[in-house]
Amino acid sequence: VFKACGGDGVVRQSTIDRVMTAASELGYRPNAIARSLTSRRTNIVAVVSVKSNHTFYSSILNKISEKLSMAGKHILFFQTDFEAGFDDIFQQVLQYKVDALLIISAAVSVEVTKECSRINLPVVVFNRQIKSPNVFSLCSDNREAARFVADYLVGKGYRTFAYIGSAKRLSDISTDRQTGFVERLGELGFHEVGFAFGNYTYESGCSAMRELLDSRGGSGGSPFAVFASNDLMAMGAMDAARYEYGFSIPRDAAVVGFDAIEEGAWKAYSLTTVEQPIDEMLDVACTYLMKKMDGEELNGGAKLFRCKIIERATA
Amino acid sequence: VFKACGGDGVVRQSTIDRVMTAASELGYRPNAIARSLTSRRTNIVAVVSVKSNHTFYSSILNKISEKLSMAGKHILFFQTDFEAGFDDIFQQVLQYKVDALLIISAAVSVEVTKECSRINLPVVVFNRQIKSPNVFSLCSDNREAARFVADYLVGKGYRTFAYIGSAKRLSDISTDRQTGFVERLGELGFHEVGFAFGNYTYESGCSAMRELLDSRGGSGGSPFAVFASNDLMAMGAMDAARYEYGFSIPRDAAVVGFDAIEEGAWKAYSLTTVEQPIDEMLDVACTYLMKKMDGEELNGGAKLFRCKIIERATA
DNA sequence: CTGAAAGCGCTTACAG
DNA sequence: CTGAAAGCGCTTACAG
Repeated sequence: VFKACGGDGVVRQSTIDRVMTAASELGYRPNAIARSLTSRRTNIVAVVSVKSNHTFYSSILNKISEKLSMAGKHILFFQTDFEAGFDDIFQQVLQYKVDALLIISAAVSVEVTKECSRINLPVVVFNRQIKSPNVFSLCSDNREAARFVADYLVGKGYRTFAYIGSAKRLSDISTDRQTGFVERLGELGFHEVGFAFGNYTYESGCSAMRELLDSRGGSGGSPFAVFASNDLMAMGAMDAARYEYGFSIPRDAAVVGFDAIEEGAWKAYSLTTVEQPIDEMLDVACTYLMKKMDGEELNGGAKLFRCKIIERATA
Repeated sequence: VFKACGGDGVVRQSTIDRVMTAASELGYRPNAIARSLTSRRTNIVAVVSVKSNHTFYSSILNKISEKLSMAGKHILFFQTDFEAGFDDIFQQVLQYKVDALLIISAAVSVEVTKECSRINLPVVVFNRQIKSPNVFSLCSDNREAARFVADYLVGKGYRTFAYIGSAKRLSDISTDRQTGFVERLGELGFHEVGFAFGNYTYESGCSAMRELLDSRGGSGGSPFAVFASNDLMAMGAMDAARYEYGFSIPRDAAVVGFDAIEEGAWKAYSLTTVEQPIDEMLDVACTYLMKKMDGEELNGGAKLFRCKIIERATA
């Protein structure tokens, strides 16, 4: 309504001011909803995150929120279960004609990706590898990172290994980490790896460690090294070992986690872990989304990021 | 467009089906944005949260998201700094003509609350006490809870006390807890309380504890009891005491936190803490919002909730 | 009961 | 350059 009146217009500045004042006194605000109807942009991006209390996710959401709001975009926030994946809420999301879609860690079906590309909706999937050409997915190179961990632990002199992952097909991420770890250990001549599985929580890390320790039958033998597919389980594993089995870490067992969440740096843990380049990944993700929303033609595909080991005191 | 055609209409079911199929094949979805323009409801509620990685907040957001989506409401998500408060983003929020406003822990000015009531926008403020009659605020009875803590610690035999709060006027919450704690200790005959302040992070809890311990001048004297205004600082305090000063807890010092976040239950901490009835508070908050959105006339005001001490192993 | 028109609050394309 | 009209995709109130 009020266009940016050029200074040399017919309307005096004082008049403009009076109108503006009146408008704001009456509480007038442009209706973004109505605007979007004609402009065909809502300036809203749907952010869909997996349901979790894990600080890993909340810090990602924080950062995304910051970046998007800098760019004048707003977030319509959805949550989904690990198992349900994204497809369930897809219909709801579509009704709001969001400008873009940012999916965190949730599974997306092929049909959905196709539909998105048909209606020309930019989609980014964060922390999960999607093969579709229609979406841009960013993920750490989990397999490579797990290989690093294998090298690291072997280099430290450990000779017995175990892996704590997530329950069957809860995510490909754990599978990739497992594959890389086992694969590299095999190359280095270690073919026996213990396994236990949880669901990414601290508690499940405790149980997994108990399983591992109980099945070893006595604490005899060389100290062994446990690689957990996230920090929360790693910390649970540490605590079970320390407080239930009297282990000293890293003397009796080494533990390495994944994610580099803040809690891992706490003095009670000093957890050696793998850090994903989250900030860089988010930068790339948001930049892609912005450009795509501005109409640039960009290809989808999957981009992998290299992780690095944060060496602290548990190995 | 497609009204719920009564079975006895003129249109045959097969025809309806054909139309529906065609519609979905063409990818038709009702445009919620356009609908809201005439229906005067967006089914969107703005959720504004204070910027923080604290699990306390992410678990609240999770629960709110669940409750609101059950009710068919969607979340437009905003973040704000502790210092900035809500007023900055208020204008943005208004543009989207949300049906309601749910503010988590952020400060809200009187002008804003007035404006909200003028435009008849339901507002709930969570975890902060607002005196305005125009908004409904829910908050734990922090002062009372802190009094409980004082009683509890004195009952356990402690005779020296300290309080770790948040830096000046970061929040009234810490002030209330401090007041209650000091007040009750005074009533019980203990007039000397040590103080240190942080900003609700683990790190700041460490520093606060160092300050406290250094100013005591040697570890001589009776074990003392520290009450921290949140769990994160409590855990930082514990770790500083244990790992830097060689304290054993609770032998040399007791620590009590606030919030009952998951991390406090970890075996490395077993933190005695104060639990707020979050679920109940969220229930009340959401119920209020729903009713208000349905046009019910409800008064605002502040409601306080009673907290309870979760007794674990640090006192 | 049905169907066409008016209107929600904006923007854009077009006529003056 | 300015101002009025048409249109975004719906819903609601109204005329037939």
